[in-house]
Formats: sequence, C-alpha cells, structure tokens
Amino acid sequence: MASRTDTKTRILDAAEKLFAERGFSETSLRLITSKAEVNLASVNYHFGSKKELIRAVLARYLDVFMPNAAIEIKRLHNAPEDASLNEIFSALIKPLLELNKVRNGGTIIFLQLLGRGYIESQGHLRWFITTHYGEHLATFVKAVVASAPHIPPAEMFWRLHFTLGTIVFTMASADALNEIAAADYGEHNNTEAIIRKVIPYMAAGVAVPVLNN
Amino acid sequence: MASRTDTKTRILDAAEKLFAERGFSETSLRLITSKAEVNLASVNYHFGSKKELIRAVLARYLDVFMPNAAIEIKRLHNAPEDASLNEIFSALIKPLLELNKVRNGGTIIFLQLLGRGYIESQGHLRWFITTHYGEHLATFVKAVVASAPHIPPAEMFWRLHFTLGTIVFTMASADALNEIAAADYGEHNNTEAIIRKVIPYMAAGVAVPVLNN
DNA sequence: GATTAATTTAAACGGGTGTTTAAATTAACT
DNA sequence: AGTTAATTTAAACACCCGTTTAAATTAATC
Repeated sequence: MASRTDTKTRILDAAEKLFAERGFSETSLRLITSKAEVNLASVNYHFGSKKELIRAVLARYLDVFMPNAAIEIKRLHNAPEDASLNEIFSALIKPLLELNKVRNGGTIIFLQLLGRGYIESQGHLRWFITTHYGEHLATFVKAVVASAPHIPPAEMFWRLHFTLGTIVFTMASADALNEIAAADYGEHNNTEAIIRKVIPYMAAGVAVPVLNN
Repeated sequence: MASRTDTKTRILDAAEKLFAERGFSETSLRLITSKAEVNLASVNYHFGSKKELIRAVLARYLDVFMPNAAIEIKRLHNAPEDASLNEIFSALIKPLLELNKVRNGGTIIFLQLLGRGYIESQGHLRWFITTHYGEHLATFVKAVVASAPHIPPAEMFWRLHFTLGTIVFTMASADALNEIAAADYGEHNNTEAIIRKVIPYMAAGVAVPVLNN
C-alpha cells in the first residue's frame, strides 16, 4: 500500500512548505511534485484536486493543534476559576510549539498557512475550519469571554478577529520583519519569541474597555 | 491626448476594485480590461506591465493619504504637546475617510490594497512604499514613540507591525466579518465603524507595559 | 488638408496552469 | 504462480496567462 516514504506524505511535506512561503495560488502542482520527487498526476490520484490537497495540508496541523489547545484551555479553566487573558493566550503556546515536533518549523508553517487560507480563499477554508473544529474553537472563545465579562459579545467577536489578523499577518511577514529587526536593532527572534511578544499586545487590546460615546 | 473618460483612468478604476477584492495575482489583465471596456493591450501600452499597474493603483491612494496623514499628525503634535495613542491613531481617520471622496468605497479599497500588497508580493511593494513615503511614515512613527516613551524602540517596531496586521487583515476580511456580525448580532458596520472599533484595540496593545521576565 | 504622432485594435506568441487518460509498473492476495 | 488491485508514469487536453506585434484608427500639428 505504501512506497518508499509514502507518496502522499511526500506531497504533503513539500506542499505545506511551499504553500506557507508563497501562498496557495502562487504554488503550482508541478513545483510541488518536482520538490517531492513524485509524478505530477499523483496529486490528483491521492487527493482528487488541488483544493483538497490544501485542505489536507491544513488538516494535518489542525488535527494536532485543535485538541491540544482545547485541553490546555480546559485545564486552565478548571483550576483558578478565572484565568487572565494573558494566561489564556499563553496556554496556546505549548500546543503551538509542539507543532515544531511534528515537523521542523511546524509552528510558523501552521500559522502562515492559516493566514494564507483566511486571506486567499474567501470562505471555503473558513467554512472548513469552523465546521470541523467548531467545538474546540468554542472552548477557546468561552474562556476568553468569561475572562473579559465587561466586553459585549458583538464587540468580542470583532476583537477576536483582530487578534487573528494580528498573529496571522505577523507570522506571514515574520521572516521579513526579523531581517529588519536584526539589521536595525540587532534582534534575533525565533517563532516562540515573536509569539511571546504578540500575546501581551493582543490581551491588552481584547480587554480594553469599550468607549460609549 | 485623452479619449472618452481616459483609458488610463478606466483601467485604474477597474483594476483597483478587482485587486482589492480578489488580490493581485488572482486578477487577470483580461478581467480588468473587460470590466474597464478597453482593449487588453492598452494596459501594457499605458503602464508597461502588470507590476507597474499595481504600483500605479496604489500610488493613486498613497499620494492622497500620506501627505494628509502627516499633516494631521503634525497638527496633533504641535498642540497639546503629547497626544495619546488613541488621539494619534484617530488622527488617521479623517485622511482615511477622505479617500471615500476620491472614489466610492475608497477607504476600504485602499486598506485592502495595502494588505494584499504586503502579503502577496514579499518585498517589491514594501520597498516601493518605504522609499516613496518614508518621510511621512517617519512622522507617524515619531509621534507614536513620543506618546509611549516606556516602550523600547525594538519593541515598538514589532508592535507597529502588529497594528498593521490587525487593520490590514480586518479590512481584507471586512465584508465576510460584517456578514457574520449581521447574522449573529444584528450589527451593521460601515468602514468607519470598524476603524473606530479597531483603534482602541491597537492603542491598548501598543502601549501595554513590556514584561521583563 | 496633408502629415506626423498618439492611441486603439485584433491576433498571435510562448509559456504555465490544473486535470484526465491510458498504458506501464508495482504490490497484494488466493 | 497467476490474477487482481493499487499505484506510478508520460503524454496530452483544454484553458488561461502576460506580453508583443503590426495594422487600423483617431488626434494633433504644420
């Protein structure tokens, strides 16, 4: 049933790397299959279409991250009753960094894929994520809402999407930003350092009181 | 020298709309020229290439926005000595909304174009913006730094890019988010309402004290 | 009004895209 | 081993892309 290192896996490995760094539509199946050293037609044979390959690439990460994230959130919630926003966001660090064990650079690849997915393909991936992982997402949202009860639900909806934009854009530009930061400030940040920078920013933004003017 | 409504302008008008809603590489010259009701070859005749058309589309907005934004920031800075971050960010609202007078929906189109530019074309547009409008950008950055002197420069560099990600991603997804918000919370936000929501979030995030652990 | 320049047009160019096909190969099973 | 199923392969398909060309048309200049 399987060949040398599984054609399916070789395709996924090559695809996720290219998708993350150049985007979905900028990455051709011919480039993927040549990097993976498999035949062009094998993508359609194993995945059916490019669109389904994209979903498979994302699913491989979401299937690991989402359950782990939900577990960490629940663990927080069961303990000191109400966790701070910083604690809730920080609880996602471990699940995120564990993706590095799945694959080298897995954390940043995952976040970049997420961003590409949300921005490039209006809808179809957003639908895929919310329908397949809606339960886990709800766990996270509930914890955030409980931690910032002074923010009305509608406002929280917007702010959580602000956080998504913050982290997703940051990770998509992480390499370029790191280069500039290194040149201008002598800073060298890895993925974890950037995540730890962005969390206080997001937590403060989500919790800031709503002006009623 | 000019025909009915200037072929050049017809192309720019059609292109910016399509670029904003589908991205640069997802928008073909054939689609642009058919919407603009001009000949396919006229893009290359008037602009030289697709890449130069993209820059021309962005420049038309940046040339209006950047000077206006710098003026507003300077006006703030000369008055009550030190403006709050909320005031500084809010000073950008007027220049942003004035883009709606340039063209219907100009504000959101501009912000969406900016986001597409930063995410899609790693580098070449980023270079174009910083070299052509660096002075105006510096005015803004200086005001922010002065308003939050407790944030080290290197940290501020990252946080300002967080804000860029926040607003750019939000605007790129604005239509989709608005649909969800309308369905789930009965909310109907225009571009200005979303901008006014995002500013407190960004201001709080930029100013939050840095943890030294 | 004739001549020159600027613009528009239709057509083709060369190349890249995702997908499909049918034959060749490899693996699995009785 | 022989047969069936799964996989890999090379080639072609139909289509879309940005760009270029050369002729037709329109505008400007003398």
